[in-house]
Amino acid sequence: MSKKTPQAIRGTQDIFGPEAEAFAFVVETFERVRRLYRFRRVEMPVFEKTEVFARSLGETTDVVSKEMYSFDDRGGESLTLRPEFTAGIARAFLTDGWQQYAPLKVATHGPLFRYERPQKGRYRQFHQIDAEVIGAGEPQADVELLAMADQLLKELGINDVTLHLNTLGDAESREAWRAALIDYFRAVKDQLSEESQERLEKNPLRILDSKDPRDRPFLADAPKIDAFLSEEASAFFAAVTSGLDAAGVKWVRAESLVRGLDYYRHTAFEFIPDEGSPSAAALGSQSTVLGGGRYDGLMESLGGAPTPAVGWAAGIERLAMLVGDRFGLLPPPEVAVAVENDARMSDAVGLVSFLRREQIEVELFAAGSARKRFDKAKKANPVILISLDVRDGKASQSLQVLDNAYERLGYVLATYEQRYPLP
RNA sequence: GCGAUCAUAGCUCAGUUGGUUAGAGCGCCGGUUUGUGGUACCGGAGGUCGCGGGUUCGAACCCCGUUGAUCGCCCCA
Repeated sequence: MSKKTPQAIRGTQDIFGPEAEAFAFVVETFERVRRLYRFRRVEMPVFEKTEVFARSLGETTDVVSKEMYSFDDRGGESLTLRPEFTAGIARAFLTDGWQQYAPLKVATHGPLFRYERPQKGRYRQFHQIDAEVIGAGEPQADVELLAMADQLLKELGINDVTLHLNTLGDAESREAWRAALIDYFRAVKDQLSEESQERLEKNPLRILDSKDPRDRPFLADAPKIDAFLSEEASAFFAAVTSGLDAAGVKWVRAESLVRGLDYYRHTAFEFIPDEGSPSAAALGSQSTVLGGGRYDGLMESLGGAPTPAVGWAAGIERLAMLVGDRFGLLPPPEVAVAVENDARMSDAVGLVSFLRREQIEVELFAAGSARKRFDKAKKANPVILISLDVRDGKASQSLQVLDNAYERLGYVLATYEQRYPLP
């Protein structure tokens, strides 16, 4: 490679081959499943005014200042490449009059951008599928959304992940719990890790999922959200869990599963690979496959009326890794046509065009050494292999059925021969 | 933002304590052979050893920097 060739941007990926096929499989399956649940498709801008994300994220300065791709456009306005779908969809809900469709179920997918250190399953331009229910405050919305996520994962063939579920309660519950956690950890502050001492000020809920051994002795006895839940919040969570049971969605309670941002209320969840499972091994430390929650407080931060909403997103790259080679290969062609003599090129082009119009997947082998085209065609492992050649001065062809299970092809080919008899 | 490991042909990798024209397998291209066929054999193209400096008579190998990848930490909307 010449040093004049520009390199790809750090953290971006050129997806090709099995990974690209697995990626497409994830997106196609998502499209199919979201129709089953009657989610409407939306397409969103890749960039927004910076305030769309900054205001929705609130005071989490690290995320806003260090991890967003922001720039000033020619008019001097600060714009940001979307780091998430939710804020943009919420903005559209308010500015485009989508309130009239509430409760609105929408689904989308596409690229997102975060300025982070790349790791396995973590890129600066990455891709997510996303589903949101806006304007629905009842627990049934959470249940339907989670059932869709569960079915999606199953239909992708991912069976070794489990729904980890928690509730953060309503605003009052959440605040009371947060205050109790701060009191509890402040009393033992000196014995906590440096990171957790800092988290105590910035993001105390996060201490609960600390991996540092110095913090772990204090985690078990930390105040639990359940003790602070209002009656309504308890009833809401109970309705979600019983709904999941009725829908046949397996779940486990994860009391330390939290969300850092203030706008989250009630349900919070992540689908996480089971310990020791193939999926866990495939993902490394980036373990969450799909995550989301209820964000009843978001619309107000964007200047809208209080609007309940719940949603989730999942990284397509990570799902594609779990799908792996099971669905990650472009299947062999139904028909391979080898042109062993260039005099037969027109016949071959006519044949493959006909077959493709009949919705048959065909690969044409007509380049390179004429004598090796047959070998290449055979290596493609088609159901049917056709070769066109010239023998003793006359056109000749052969047809091999390598997998005679496929009767439709025989029918289509017979039709072709009837219509355009080969010499 | 922090730490560790790594970077040699299109791919997977060798390359001995620093020592002449840097190798293999696969793939690719061409040819011979095989009387209808994923064969075997022969040949070929393709690398200033990520990039830039330094040490040395001499660097793929040692040192510094840089870029990127990988694995953790932090963060995770």
